[in-house]
Amino acid sequence: MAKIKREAKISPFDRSVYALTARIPKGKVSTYGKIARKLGKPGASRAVGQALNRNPWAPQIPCHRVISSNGDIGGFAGGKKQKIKLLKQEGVKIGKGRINLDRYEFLM
DNA sequence: GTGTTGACCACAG
DNA sequence: GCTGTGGCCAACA
Repeated sequence: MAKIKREAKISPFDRSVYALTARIPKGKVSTYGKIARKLGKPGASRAVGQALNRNPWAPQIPCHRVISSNGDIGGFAGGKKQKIKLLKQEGVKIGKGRINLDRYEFLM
């Protein structure tokens, strides 16, 4: 049972996204746009989302800690429901399918 | 190399 | 507050 070897197939951009995503501490969240900005590409929010969607390290990368800029859940490869559940587990309260960015946004 | 797709973002009505 | 439109970026067929 080989560990994940897909790493070799991952593009540099995707890897950067995973790297930043992995830095998000528990109980905090970040947004696609913010991550894109950290990468030096303020307009790559979409690409960031795609990278997470195709992330080869699904359970390993806290992709559920990444949400939309407006506080919406965004999406999740398994259902937003699951994502919300996970966030709640980490102590993030969700109100009406929305997350309070003022409270949980993680400033890198 | 071109066109399509996507877990987005900002703005206008 | 919601919907529609345009724009940006990267991966994939």
